[in-house]
Amino acid sequence: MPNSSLPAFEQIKTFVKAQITSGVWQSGDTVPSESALQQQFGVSRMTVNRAVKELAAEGLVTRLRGSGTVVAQWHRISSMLAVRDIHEEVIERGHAHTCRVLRLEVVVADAALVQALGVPLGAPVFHSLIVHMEDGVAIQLEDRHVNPAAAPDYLTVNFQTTTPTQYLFACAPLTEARYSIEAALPSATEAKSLGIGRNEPCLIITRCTVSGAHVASQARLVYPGMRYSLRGNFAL
Amino acid sequence: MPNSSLPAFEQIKTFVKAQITSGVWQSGDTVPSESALQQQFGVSRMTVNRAVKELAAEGLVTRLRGSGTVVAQWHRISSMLAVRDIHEEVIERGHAHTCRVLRLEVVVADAALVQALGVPLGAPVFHSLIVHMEDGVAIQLEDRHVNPAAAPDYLTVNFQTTTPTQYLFACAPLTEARYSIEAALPSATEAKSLGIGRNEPCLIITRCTVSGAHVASQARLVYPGMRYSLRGNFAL
DNA sequence: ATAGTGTAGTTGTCTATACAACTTCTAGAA
DNA sequence: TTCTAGAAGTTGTATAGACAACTACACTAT
Repeated sequence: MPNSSLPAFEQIKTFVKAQITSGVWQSGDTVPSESALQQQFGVSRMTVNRAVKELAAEGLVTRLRGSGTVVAQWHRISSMLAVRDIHEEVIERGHAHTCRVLRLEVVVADAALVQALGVPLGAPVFHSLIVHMEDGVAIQLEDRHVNPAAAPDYLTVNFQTTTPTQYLFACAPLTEARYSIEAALPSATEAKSLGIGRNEPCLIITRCTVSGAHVASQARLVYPGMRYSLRGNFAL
Repeated sequence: MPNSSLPAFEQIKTFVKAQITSGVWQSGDTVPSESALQQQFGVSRMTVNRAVKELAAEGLVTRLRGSGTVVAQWHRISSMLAVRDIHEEVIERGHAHTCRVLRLEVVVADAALVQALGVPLGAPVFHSLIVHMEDGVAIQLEDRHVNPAAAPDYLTVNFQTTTPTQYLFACAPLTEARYSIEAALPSATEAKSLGIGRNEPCLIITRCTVSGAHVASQARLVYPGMRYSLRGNFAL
């Protein structure tokens, strides 16, 4: 018989979390079985199962069929990191987003693009180079190569009103993505496009998105280190 | 009547995902109600509910009680980013992890530490400065301040055998963490400690961990940009 | 001692039902 | 026309029970 206003499964989750965060149950300790918790809380087993299953999905505990549930060993801090569309991000901060399209063209696939996009050597590939600004200050240089098979009309899009990310999401639904985040110096032309010094470190995100059968696009996003950082937090 | 070996709820999830990734259902489109899917697949509503609830937890759809389920608008690529203990990370790559303890001392809290750790001005704070190496190459400089209330015996730990992260996890269970990732140049002493040039950009992760009532520690992790990058991938 | 067998315990999945909370739309009243 | 009440539809939560799949352990037969 639950008393409070919270759902029963939430109360069970809260209880287990409290045992873990208070140190009563440590990494590797076994968590009471579902039937034990069922009796302790006076609820049905499905309710306990939901609570513990969600804790397992959150990574707090590890479950093994036939064996039991243990507190996860947990020498990592993990958090959902969202690499979002720059336009939404700027708007959400209440600032003005503008951009300048430096290039919008067809290029011929070289070895690197063959590798990245899976197109034949010498095949046409769309290329866009756009500077994104927050209240007039350059904040991201977006250097993108697009597979024509995934977005045939890419060159006709007006990127003053639609970001490449938005357009690609609409015409080539995402199925998979890989990214890497690193620190490096910008190239001479990149520094010039962003209006920063050649020696100013940048956060560089390279991202490769897959849509169904083909790699849809590869993007190199260059953020001036002084003007941008990724933040996140993790609770419970 | 399920035919394949996959659980029924997984089959329903796969079906919905396929409709989304193939573009049949686009952002904002309504997903069939639970009772509709229930009839379509010939399963109970609880099974459909589990499938769609998990899709909502993964961020593919948005649910609103009383209204219905719609395909999420989804101009972001999100992925679990785990900032892990450097020791585990190096070991997992099959390399040797060694470290050099440059400092292990008590310092007096200045204004910045008061802000970060919530201790009084002038209070004692533990400080450690450790270089971590992968196969003998410096890969991370760990500059950490620890709240004595959270880990009173911090100074007596042998950090050749236990990393600060491991120790703190054991003695001060984590309840919350905040981090930021940025690109910047190292300070002169940091560059020297890592054996890199003063102009080599670094990935800098600053992390603040909370344990119960107090902030347990604040860490500044400096990674040479040429030797380290964060990677992740995202599927479905 | 060793290998095999069986049993108890644990988690994974599924059902059929029930009620609660909420949204949306429609029909009726003012 | 405008407001209100209600009905229908949708998701959220919870139950009691059932079987399947797997593990760990004790016991037995070799």
